[in-house]
Amino acid sequence: MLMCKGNYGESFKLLGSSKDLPIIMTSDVYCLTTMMKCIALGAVEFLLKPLSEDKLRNIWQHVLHKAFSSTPKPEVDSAASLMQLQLESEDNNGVLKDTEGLSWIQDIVWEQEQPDGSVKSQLNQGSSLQGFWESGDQMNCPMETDCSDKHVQSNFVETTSHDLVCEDTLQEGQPQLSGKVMDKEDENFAVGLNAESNVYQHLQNKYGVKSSPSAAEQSIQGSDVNPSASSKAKKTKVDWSPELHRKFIQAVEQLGIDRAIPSKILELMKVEGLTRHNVASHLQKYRMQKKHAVHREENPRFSMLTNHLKPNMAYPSYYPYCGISMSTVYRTWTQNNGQPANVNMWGPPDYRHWPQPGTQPWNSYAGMQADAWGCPVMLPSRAPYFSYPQQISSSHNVYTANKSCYGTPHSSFDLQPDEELIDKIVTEARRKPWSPLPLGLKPPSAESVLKELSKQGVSTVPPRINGSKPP
DNA sequence: CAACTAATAT
DNA sequence: CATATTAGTT
Repeated sequence: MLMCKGNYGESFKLLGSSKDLPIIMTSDVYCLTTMMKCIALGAVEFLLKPLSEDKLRNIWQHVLHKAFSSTPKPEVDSAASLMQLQLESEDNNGVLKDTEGLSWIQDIVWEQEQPDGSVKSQLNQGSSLQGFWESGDQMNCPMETDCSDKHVQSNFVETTSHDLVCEDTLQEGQPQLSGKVMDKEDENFAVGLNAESNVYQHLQNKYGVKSSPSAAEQSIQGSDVNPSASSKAKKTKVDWSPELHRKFIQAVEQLGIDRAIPSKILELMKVEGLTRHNVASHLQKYRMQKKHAVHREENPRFSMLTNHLKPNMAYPSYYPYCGISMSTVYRTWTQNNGQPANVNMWGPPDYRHWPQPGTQPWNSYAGMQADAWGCPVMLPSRAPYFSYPQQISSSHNVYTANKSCYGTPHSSFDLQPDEELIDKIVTEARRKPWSPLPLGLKPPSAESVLKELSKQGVSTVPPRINGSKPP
């Protein structure tokens, strides 16, 4: 997740440009119009500060839900079409009145029209680090492919109505949002994916001679693919790409943690050019990390802020974040006086892509696995498509309850939540990723808006354009 | 000799 | 910094 302080304009751009991400907006000031904009543009939540435990929990739920959902939010589309519609009607001389109910649409359109190519998320960044091992470890996850294709899984945008200064966070974003994933080509090619530079250079240098450059090394980096390398395999290190690591993990798991020894692993990996030493080295690191991870697990105190700050190769990540890292969120939280949330709304979680019971490979690893991985072992017994009121803060339902709520949050942090609490909440969310999201507010449906429009004399509805960009 | 660990080198 | 290499041990 990404938290961003910025003006609404920028935030909206972000919203509009990152439809794959669940975005949560927060504000310390309630403003229906703004809220509606956010929603229309795809925010999954709009939270008023300060943050409360429940809101925090809610946020994490969104993260997890998003992690398991790969379909774009339909709401966004509908919002987009509304914008479209609005555009057209504006041409006809702004038929719409600037009423609370609809004015926001215009704003949305306006925002949308801004060329915003510049708005990119930088989330990817962290992912390369944090998400690295995690995604690699996902090999057992049925959704792996899906996920790896989505580096960014969630977004958290904070807006402060005070200063409308957009801080760099979003802007200097690094490129590619959903960025290039590794082409999953030939497996052998995996090793050399990242490079023609550092793929597999042999130690030849040192030992002077390496009798046959052996197809080995070359194939690692795809001799066929990379001629330059094939020539004089001069690669030095194995690039443990996620793909390669995946194979590694796969082998390890296949063998069993105790049987996983370099030679066997090497065997199972079936990666030409890879040496036992390479594997051993990697294994060593793997074990170390795992060990540490276990320790952290035992000492929850450290688990949170540290556990996710580093790539964790040993500890299978719980979810296919593949990019977004929890640490990102944490940093966000910790560096901003955790200002949290209040109103939340909407968003039927999409469980369609959730692993089905019995279909996940990791099911075969029994409870321990399932638990360790944090993957749901069963689906919610109740229809997931229904929204449930948030357990604690039913009063937060601003939209439906008409301002009955953004008053005083019940339990809110004056300061930032402490690690333990965060830890607890995240753990909870991890353990029960299938729990329904607290819902309440829903964006106006296309129907309702159309209805409203027709009331005002707008009857023609432009055909929906799949997408959101106005011509 | 394979495997492991820790330390150190690149 | 991630890997590789080396050294010492089992």
